[in-house]
Amino acid sequence: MVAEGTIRDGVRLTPSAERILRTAARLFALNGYSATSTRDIAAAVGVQQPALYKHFSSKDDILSALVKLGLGRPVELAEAMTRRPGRAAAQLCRWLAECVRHLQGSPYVLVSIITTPELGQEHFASERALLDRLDRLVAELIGRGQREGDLRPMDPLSASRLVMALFDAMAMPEIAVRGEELIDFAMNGLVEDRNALEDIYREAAALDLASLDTQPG
Amino acid sequence: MVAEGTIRDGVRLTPSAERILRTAARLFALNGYSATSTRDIAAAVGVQQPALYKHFSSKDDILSALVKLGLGRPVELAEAMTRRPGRAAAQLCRWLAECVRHLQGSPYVLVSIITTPELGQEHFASERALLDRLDRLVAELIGRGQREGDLRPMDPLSASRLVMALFDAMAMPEIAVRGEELIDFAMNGLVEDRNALEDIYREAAALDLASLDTQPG
DNA sequence: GTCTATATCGGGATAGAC
DNA sequence: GTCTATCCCGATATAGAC
Repeated sequence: MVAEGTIRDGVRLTPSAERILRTAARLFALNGYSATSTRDIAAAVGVQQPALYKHFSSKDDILSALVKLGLGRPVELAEAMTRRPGRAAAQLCRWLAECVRHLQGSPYVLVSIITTPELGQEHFASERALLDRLDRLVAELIGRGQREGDLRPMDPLSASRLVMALFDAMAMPEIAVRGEELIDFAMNGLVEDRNALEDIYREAAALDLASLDTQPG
Repeated sequence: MVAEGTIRDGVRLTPSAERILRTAARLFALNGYSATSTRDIAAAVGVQQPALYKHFSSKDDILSALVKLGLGRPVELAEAMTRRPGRAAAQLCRWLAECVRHLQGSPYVLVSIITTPELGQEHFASERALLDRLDRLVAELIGRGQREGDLRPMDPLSASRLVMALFDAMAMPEIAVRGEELIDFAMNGLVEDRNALEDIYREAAALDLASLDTQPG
């Protein structure tokens, strides 16, 4: 019974590490990664700057952990959706809804991690790979939705990029966009026949995610 | 006949300043503002770092100029559209098309300026104000389009944010999204009756922008 | 595992010669 | 208006006491 540490998106975290990540995520989203100093993070957490290094080996390590935590569940969900038989448009819709929920509920802001340009540097290759994987999974869902006749024909990868870009609107300053509006906007932008939307939403809501919620891996 | 300097978006620039801005924009978009050093910029331009300070008073000044140049024309266009009588949906559509053109043709990347988090700092208040103005103008167009029955009901400011967020997809690494796809996605996401889209596109294309191209102000 | 103190480095900006 | 040399500061990271 080692009571320390929760498991979140498959990563074990001590409560202190969790507080640091939560704080760092907020600051990164607000001011950008490079513009946020480790002193800023420490001050917001309420400790001295060197204390961070007992939990993370470097500043980059904090961002790395943040990306894994922010993208872990969305990738996992997208993978489950692509593997599953069924209507791709509904699966995409449900994936969107789950991402929005994840975004709103999680302290680890997926948003403005997607567009953190510092991730382009060489040593973040594995983090970028995760993002690319998500991109491809979503593109795959969209492509299948097109072949099934539910979604408009367009380059699936472009469509995936456009959908992902929308998440940023939820991070913008002041009042953010509501999740429902984001989903509606995205689905209306993608769907071939708008009259089918009601069915797609219904099917999406009916999808069973129970097997995922047991947190495998 | 003082032949030096071109006028661009209402800002006079020497050729050297123009090269610096072009280079800085690329680097900022690629690596982020804070992560790009003035030495990086100078090296890419092919001069020594202090040479930059003959053209700009600070690094922040470079970003500031970039924002003004990147947003100047989009704001100008949006203002012209909101002032003009006529179908708002078509005006929005034309504005989108012009922004995409501006984005593709201009070295001053509007993209990833919109989401540069460093602009949140206090001393960039006037630059942020420009962004807010654009946001409100687009929201105004969308609101009018809704009242005219062309666009789906939803919070106009949220809609504006979602549309603006799409521009980021054009900046993402590797192959970017084509402008046409972006416009289609946005308009499909906004429009009430998709059958009206053809008309809206036609009207948008027919809009006369001649009075603007004389570069007033 | 947190603290204080500090090493080390890189970035923004200025001085002054040419 | 570009160069070299340099100042100064802030940022990451480490050392070592408690």
